[in-house]
Amino acid sequence: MSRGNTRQRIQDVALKLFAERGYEKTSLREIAEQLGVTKAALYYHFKTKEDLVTSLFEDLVLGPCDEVIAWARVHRPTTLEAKLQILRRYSACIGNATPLVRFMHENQATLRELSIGEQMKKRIFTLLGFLKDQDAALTDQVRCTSALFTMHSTLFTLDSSGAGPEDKRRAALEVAEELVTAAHHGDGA
Amino acid sequence: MSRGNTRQRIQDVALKLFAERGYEKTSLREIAEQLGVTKAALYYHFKTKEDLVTSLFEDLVLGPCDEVIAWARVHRPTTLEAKLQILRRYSACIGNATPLVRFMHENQATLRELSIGEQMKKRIFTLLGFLKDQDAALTDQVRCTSALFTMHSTLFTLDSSGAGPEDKRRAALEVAEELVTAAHHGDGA
DNA sequence: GTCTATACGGCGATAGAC
DNA sequence: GTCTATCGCCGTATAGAC
Repeated sequence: MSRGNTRQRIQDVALKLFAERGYEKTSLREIAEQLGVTKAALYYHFKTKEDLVTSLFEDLVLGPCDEVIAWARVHRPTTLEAKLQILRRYSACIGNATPLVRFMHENQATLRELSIGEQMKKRIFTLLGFLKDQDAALTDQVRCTSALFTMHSTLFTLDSSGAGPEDKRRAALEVAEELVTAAHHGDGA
Repeated sequence: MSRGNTRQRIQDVALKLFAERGYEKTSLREIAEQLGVTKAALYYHFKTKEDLVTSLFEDLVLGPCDEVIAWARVHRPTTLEAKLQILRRYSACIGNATPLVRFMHENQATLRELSIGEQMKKRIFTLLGFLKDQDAALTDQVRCTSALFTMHSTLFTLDSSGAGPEDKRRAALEVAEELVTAAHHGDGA
């Protein structure tokens, strides 16, 4: 049973429950129960509940996200094409972690008070800084912000459309590219 | 002091704390403390914590939201101009309740399990149904969904821009109109 | 190294005194 | 209309079994 993969099994159950029911409504007792252990056992593998949720971000999105930022820093995206490259890379990065992105989007108030939430926010703001000009017209800033949020939320909405995850990811990317393109050309000035 | 307006004073403090710290992290003891009473006193004015948050939505956005839906049902928005009218009316409606919209957006996981959350979700879905065609291309459905979310989130983001609340509301409405216009013309087909 | 038993203060909620 | 007292569940912490 517990062949050194207990930590991984805790993470799997936690991510599932966190995404379904939210961070606060998911108790450690619930997580432990689904694994057939007591909640005290979780404290051997993770110092706190926050430490558990932090590990999910570290293992699933933090690294890939930093790679996109590193790429952006090197390429200094002043051209539209470079900006669109950032969108494509970020879209691919979050597309592999749909449940966690959903959790992040739907638990912003909770994550705001957690260290990992601040870290994720900082990274998203950094990416946003590469997409939009600080002095751009307000509508253009709205367009770029909306582009990122659209890529996030489309991953777990539009279930009624019957479209698959990859189709939705591509459609969201397409709309995001449009928004950033419009902002780059400065329609809102 | 408590001249029959105690209920209102509880709502004011609750909305402020819910928007700042989130629903779950805000305890009834905190709310009571700021009012100089014990938490048990709150239970005279509101049956439960859920009843308290529900009253905020009922008093601030539920009525105006239903008026927009009623208008939409009467006018059957098949033309682009009618769809844009819905956006403008909805924008005005939520513009008067920025803290509550922020709370709604940042506590989706929590609200999903509350009756009032389901009711709000149903209303937003209804509005979305007037904006987008069920059989439209996936990108067009993404555009319309993004339009509504953009109007929501712009109310409480872009603080670094230094723009005022009304400027941000108008900028978000402008971008939303663009998105719905593009979807109406069926660029994504 | 892995986990159970037990305890603590804070939470939402209720009952009943004033 | 507001209080005290109490309840069961929460996250957290630790002692100790194996």
